[in-house]
Amino acid sequence: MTQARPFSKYTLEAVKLLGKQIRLERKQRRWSAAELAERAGIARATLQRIEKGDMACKIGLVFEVATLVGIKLFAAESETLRGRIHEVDERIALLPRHIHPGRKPVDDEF
Amino acid sequence: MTQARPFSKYTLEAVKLLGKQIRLERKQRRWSAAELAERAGIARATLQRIEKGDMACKIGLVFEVATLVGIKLFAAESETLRGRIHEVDERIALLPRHIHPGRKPVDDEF
DNA sequence: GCTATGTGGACCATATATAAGGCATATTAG
DNA sequence: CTAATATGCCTTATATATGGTCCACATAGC
Repeated sequence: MTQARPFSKYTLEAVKLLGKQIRLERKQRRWSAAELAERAGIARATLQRIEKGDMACKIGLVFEVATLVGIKLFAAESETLRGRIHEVDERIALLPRHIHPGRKPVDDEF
Repeated sequence: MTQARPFSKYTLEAVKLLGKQIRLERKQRRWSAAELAERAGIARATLQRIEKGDMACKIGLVFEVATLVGIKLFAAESETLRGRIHEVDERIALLPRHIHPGRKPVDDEF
């Protein structure tokens, strides 16, 4: 039976949008589903689920297919994301390694 | 044995970057891994793999966690992605429903 | 019209992600 | 220093995604 995990609306829409974008880009390149699936090294059935926005698809497969049809994740970035990765790493390094249930009044609300 | 599926460098970096961004945002909010995992309804071990950039994690879980820590997928969009989805749907509708191995010289480069 | 192929969906077998729990170590707060 | 908790990593059982194969139907091109 399907456990029906709850997803936020935004998450659902994000996955669905990515799937639709993939489908659009594929058709614009005049690639059949079988064609793209082969290039990605996945089954056609899997590609169908990806384009449909299936929440249970592996992120690696989805991103790989997206990359194959020319979709730049992270808003039209450069060819490499190394810079961004390093940048985030440095910011993480500035924060405490362990988070304790501090009395800190949680300065969440920015 | 691990089949070692080949991923493009960009895809690998994209997943890794997303994971690191999640970790950064979590720490900035002073949430422990257990805390965020509970909010997301997943196991702590799973969150660790997500933050590590594991290609095999389900995209729904990754996006949900990202949303929980305030990361806007698709480049700081509005609260809803419905507009974008509809937009893509309309563009798909303009293309042929079936792609045949046409002689069309692939007018890809728009 | 006809024919090739694309598409969507079903099914099954197998690989594997996930949850749950435990353990050792690191690290923060006191 | 000590106590308390976070983190990283491991193991096991279970749920489930994936690949592979069918099929019926749709559709583009002739």
